[in-house]
Amino acid sequence: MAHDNSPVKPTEAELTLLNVLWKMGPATVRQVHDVVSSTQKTGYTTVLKILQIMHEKTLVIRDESNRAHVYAAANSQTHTQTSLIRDLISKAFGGSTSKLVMRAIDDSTSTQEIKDIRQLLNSLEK
Amino acid sequence: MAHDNSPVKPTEAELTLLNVLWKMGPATVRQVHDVVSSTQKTGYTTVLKILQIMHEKTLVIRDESNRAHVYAAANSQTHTQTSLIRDLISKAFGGSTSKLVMRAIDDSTSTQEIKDIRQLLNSLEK
DNA sequence: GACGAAATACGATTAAATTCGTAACGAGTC
DNA sequence: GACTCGTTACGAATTTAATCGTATTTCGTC
Repeated sequence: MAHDNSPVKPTEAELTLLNVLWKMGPATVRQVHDVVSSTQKTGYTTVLKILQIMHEKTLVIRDESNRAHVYAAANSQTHTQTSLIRDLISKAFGGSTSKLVMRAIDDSTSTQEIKDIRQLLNSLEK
Repeated sequence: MAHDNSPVKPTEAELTLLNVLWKMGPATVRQVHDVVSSTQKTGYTTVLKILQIMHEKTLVIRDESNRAHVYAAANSQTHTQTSLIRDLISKAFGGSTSKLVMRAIDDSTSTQEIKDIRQLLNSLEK
């Protein structure tokens, strides 16, 4: 609930790699590439380059003590998600969180999702 | 709640102009420019060019019957918001709407927002 | 029908994101 | 210490977004 400023705004390709790092924890370029290449056809050096750029932007940190550098997300998934949501709210929802929530709920089609959201709200009532 | 496919994904600059069109209704380039230039320093021809590109992408429609063309958003604000949310959910929330809603609520700091969301949920309970 | 103001059309420039080929490098093996 | 394989570094090409200057067009007015 705290409100710290997030200079974080990964691009789409960067977000793809961050998702891998959040899931796997610290990983080498090869490990990251193995995961993403199972879904997309992306070259090894492409993944390498993007990770290097992310390192310059400090979106990731890296351990260079071994020959194969080990990369890790610099910010938590939660932090990044919050920053992305804020961005969307300010640009497409006139700054209104409740409008975004309403739209998300309106659109949610899965009964499981609806159940989860309801439960979420119940716990909020306390 | 319906699930129609949305090929719509305006860029940031495009979204800025769409926000103006949704608010004002159909408008000329000059009218749009007058509004956006009160906030940002954007050249007239920049607004014109972006609207022309949006027209090619059919993000806007235009009436060319007068000398000054009249532009209007091709899709509703609701439709576009839904498409943007879906995009974010799939790219940053593993496809889970409830995770996004949870994150949005967690981050909402304004008591008014919280009140609005609670009311939203109450009406959902019926 | 020429003039001028205001509009559109066009094309060039810049910046960022994405991709990947090739070079250089390092560490273990023979 | 040379070879080789896997790694990083570097740089170039491509694409998309964004910006705006200049050329062209259009229409009302005289």
